[in-house]
Amino acid sequence: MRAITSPGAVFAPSSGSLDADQARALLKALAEPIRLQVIEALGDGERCVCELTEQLGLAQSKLSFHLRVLKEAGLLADRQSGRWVYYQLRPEAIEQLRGWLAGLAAHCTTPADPCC
Amino acid sequence: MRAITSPGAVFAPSSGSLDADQARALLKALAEPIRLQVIEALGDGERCVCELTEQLGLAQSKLSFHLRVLKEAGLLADRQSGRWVYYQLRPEAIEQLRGWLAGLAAHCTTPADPCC
DNA sequence: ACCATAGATCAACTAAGATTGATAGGTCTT
DNA sequence: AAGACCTATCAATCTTAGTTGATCTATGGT
Repeated sequence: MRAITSPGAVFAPSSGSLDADQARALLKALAEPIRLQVIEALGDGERCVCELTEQLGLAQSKLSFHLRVLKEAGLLADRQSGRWVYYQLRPEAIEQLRGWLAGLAAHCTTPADPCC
Repeated sequence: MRAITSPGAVFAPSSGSLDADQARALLKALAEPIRLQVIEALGDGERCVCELTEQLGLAQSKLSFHLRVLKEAGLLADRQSGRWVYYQLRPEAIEQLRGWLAGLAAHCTTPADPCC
């Protein structure tokens, strides 16, 4: 089967803020050169797998592997149309990550008490 | 010597937007459980290494390794005071990453042209 | 029903990154 | 100047993640 049952632990909370572990999963999925290329390509809009394969010059199984990682992290949505599968970036996921990052920077400049 | 010459390729552009590779370096540094714990702890404000060691229950060399990675990515600033070294999160780095993420989500929902 | 094509999955291999324990470099105290 | 202490670094090991080529599943065309 394909694209009917979701493969793994796709956790894609639709809104609300992330905990550190969810944030880490997103960060980890993003922090890889090929996946980042994919993400950038999808930044311009939805793409078919075959377009991505061609555009990025990647072996089919390699691209498929990375798409899966991104999808399982909740960063991508896919839809099937006939033989083809289209992937799209989920802006909610990006927005959640941005929100989590904003929380980090809020009080981080408080100086430390002199130590020990 | 220590904390006088910066050790590696610390690239910490003070403002302006990131390219994908700079963003990836930040993401990669963040996408690791221990480093994320460190970052979260530093979200509350500056900390001495010994405080972090204790608070997170980490072996000294392990923490030192991860602090270095975070610092070289430009995410942390350090200052030495006597025997102690204090680390602080650099909010500019977080802000730059947030800006880069915002760019991604801008046009990503444009549907694909039917493929092939 | 059969074939061609798109995409997913799997197992073996490779590479990159993290951990560990030991050692070295500074700084303070006495 | 000697000892104690904090932090950084290094080399060896271990672990995790990515690559590759082959195979499998689904869909559409004839």
